[in-house]
Amino acid sequence: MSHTYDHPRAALTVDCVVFGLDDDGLKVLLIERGQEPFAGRWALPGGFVRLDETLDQAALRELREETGLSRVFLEQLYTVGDLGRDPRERVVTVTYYALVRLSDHQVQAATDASNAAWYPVDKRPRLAFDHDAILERARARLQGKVRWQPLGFELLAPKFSLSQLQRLYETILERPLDKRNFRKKVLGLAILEQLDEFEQDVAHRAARLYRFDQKAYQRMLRDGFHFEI
Amino acid sequence: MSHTYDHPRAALTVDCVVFGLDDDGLKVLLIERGQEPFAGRWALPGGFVRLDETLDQAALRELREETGLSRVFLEQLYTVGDLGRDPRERVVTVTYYALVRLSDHQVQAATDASNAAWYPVDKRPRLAFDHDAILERARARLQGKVRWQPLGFELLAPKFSLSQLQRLYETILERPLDKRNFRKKVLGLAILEQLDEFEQDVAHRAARLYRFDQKAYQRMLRDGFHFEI
DNA sequence: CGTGTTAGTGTACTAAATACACACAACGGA
DNA sequence: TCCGTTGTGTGTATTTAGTACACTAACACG
Repeated sequence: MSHTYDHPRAALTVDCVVFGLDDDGLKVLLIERGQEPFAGRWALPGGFVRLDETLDQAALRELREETGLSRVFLEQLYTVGDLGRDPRERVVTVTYYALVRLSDHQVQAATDASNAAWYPVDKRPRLAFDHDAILERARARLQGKVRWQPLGFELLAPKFSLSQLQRLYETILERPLDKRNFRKKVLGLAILEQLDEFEQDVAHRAARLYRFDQKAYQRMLRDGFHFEI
Repeated sequence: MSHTYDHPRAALTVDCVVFGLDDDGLKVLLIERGQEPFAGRWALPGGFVRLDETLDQAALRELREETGLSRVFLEQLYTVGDLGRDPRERVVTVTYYALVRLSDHQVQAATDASNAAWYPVDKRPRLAFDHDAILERARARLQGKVRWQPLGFELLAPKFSLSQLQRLYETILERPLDKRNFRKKVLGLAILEQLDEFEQDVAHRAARLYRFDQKAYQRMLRDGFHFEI
């Protein structure tokens, strides 16, 4: 079946920068390309937008198909439409970034002809197309936004210690934070629920666990306070 | 001439939210539609992206064609691809927002079959398509960003008084600012060049004029300081 | 020369950010 | 069972930034 138009049309795709976090730092989910162009090179997961789905739906679908991920935090980033960014034809891509808990999602199986893997953001291979630039933009956005919105909790297990939370912020912001000041600030926001549970199987004093309190956060927003770390 | 593809393709457009400022407050530039759908209704300037131009170029070109504006501050906002937002077919639009000095650009002549006019943002007519939502998003972005980047200067004449600058921020942020604190802060940033010129033809003490010092601002960024109002 | 209108200026108070060090708990191995 | 190692948990003093607030100066106009 073919489709005909008066004017030539660009192809429309979505590409996703998926961040995950573990003890080694910030990871990004990449797909090994099976076909030309850039066969064998790693790239961001993504694909064509269908006419019966929104852009967000397309991004979620591609993530599911290519990486098995679902139920992720997903937000639109930027739309790239430079000439020649795809050697085949004019392709405009709407980019997204996503945050997932690596603890939930084991390194997922690959799809049909391609291979999926988590790479440390700083030790990744050179990516296909202009995906390195997209990734850097996503990282900048994450750094900027994590201080104003409690995005970081998307990267942690539901129950976490304050040290884990601090390490998360230090990893994303790429700078050390003072332990006492961090705890003072984050507890002062009153958006963490203190649990009567502690870490298990650690070779030192077990840290108390906390949980992000979504309701308290919504209440805080309603009351005009603002989150900032 | 016709163009044929294996898969159906969405049409790709750009739409621009153009802000301007005068004594009555924040204005937005609208186009009266000549054709269906929404003939006679007002809409954001915009149009189809050609295959031989980038998205930014398309936005600039449409602005020039429909409103006569050029040399404006322009930044990508968001891409909207909801189903049914255009009754004719699937249309994905990359939205931009732009800031222009109303003092420079007189109310510009219209293009071929349509009419262009500045409307107060709060007293505009209901817009065609989903353009009201796009405009609100642009306004939110402007409010958020103006505090961190010296965007506001794009809306003022090159030489301005501190009172004018303060009114600008009060208009965009929709809240009053304290005069002494505002002056202390903005002068403390050391990104304004004090001129030996004063307002002309005013029925009161003439205010000293200042100029935005782009070089000092770049220096400030390099030195790791940050702008904030 | 008086009135109206906006420009321009400083200080005291409050809140937030920062810098900083040590005792305690838990485990493992000698 | 004692010691070493590792990470948890806690408070205060200082500095910096934010906020609140009121009067005189300059100029135009009638």
